[in-house]
Amino acid sequence: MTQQQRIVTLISLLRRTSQLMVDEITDRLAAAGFADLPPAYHPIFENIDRAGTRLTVLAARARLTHQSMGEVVAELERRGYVERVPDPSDGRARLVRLTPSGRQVVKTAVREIAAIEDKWLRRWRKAGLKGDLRSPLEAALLEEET
Amino acid sequence: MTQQQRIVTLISLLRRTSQLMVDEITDRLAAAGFADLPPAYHPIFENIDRAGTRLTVLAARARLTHQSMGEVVAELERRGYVERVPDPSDGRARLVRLTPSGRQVVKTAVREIAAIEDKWLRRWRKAGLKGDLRSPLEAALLEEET
DNA sequence: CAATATAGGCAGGTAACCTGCACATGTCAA
DNA sequence: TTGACATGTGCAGGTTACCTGCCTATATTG
Repeated sequence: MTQQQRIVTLISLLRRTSQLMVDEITDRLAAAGFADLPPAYHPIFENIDRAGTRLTVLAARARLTHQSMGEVVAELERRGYVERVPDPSDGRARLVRLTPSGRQVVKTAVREIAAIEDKWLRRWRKAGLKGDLRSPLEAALLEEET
Repeated sequence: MTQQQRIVTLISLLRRTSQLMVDEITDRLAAAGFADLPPAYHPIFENIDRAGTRLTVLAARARLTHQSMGEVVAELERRGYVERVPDPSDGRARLVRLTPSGRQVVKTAVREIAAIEDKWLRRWRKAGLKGDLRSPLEAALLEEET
């Protein structure tokens, strides 16, 4: 098996990095006592408002269909992290809202995510990354959506 | 629906960016006449050697189980992009090798990927990214694997 | 008050992985 | 040279994270 030189694309580097970071969130949440929170549930905690958010809004923010988001919310409801209450302003709608235990998850996640991002940013800096990474990435994504 | 400020994590920026780039490869390959190449097939073209590569080696490079890689290879074989020949140096093994049409895919993919990466690099630079991105990412991943 | 739009749910399907197991071939120590 | 174990591959079946199609209930609007 000759070790032929293969192309390592920037795309695959980005993919592997983000995959590792996501896995790390899941691991750290499990270590903090939330072992039932696979990556599929992250979009909810990222996109929900304090006062509660409609399913369709959650779905749009997470770029999922409302059916998929419905499943995810149902799972989190079974696990006790969110609850669904009627939306007083619209009889068709219901608000998905964090329970106390859901708020605890978000609190933990915010802390652990900060730690993970710090770790990677230190590594990237040590290996020569200059300046900010967040704003270029954000601006480029915005441009894509136009 | 009050537009509450939510956290946009660096992790989600990386995820969305890499997802868009992967989709773009698939689209461009489809436009080039290879409409039957979903993202799941990319790891093969990225990891295969000219002289052919064993299934287990492909699987290890792509970080998949050999069973999963076996399925992917079987699909690509049905579509005529790879063939399996006995490995002369080991009777248990077979070499997965690109067919002429598979080599055409790789040629096209290399060109299109370069174009995609250029496009994003230009955007990132315009939005303030300094210097190289590839080597910090690569070095950080290497550190993770230790 | 019809016509249409919107919120959500139910049923069923698919892609891309996984684990468990079987089997053939190879290697190596006694 | 022969077990004992390792390695390469394949088959069967399962899981996760999505999807589309279709339905009902409620709201909005001409």
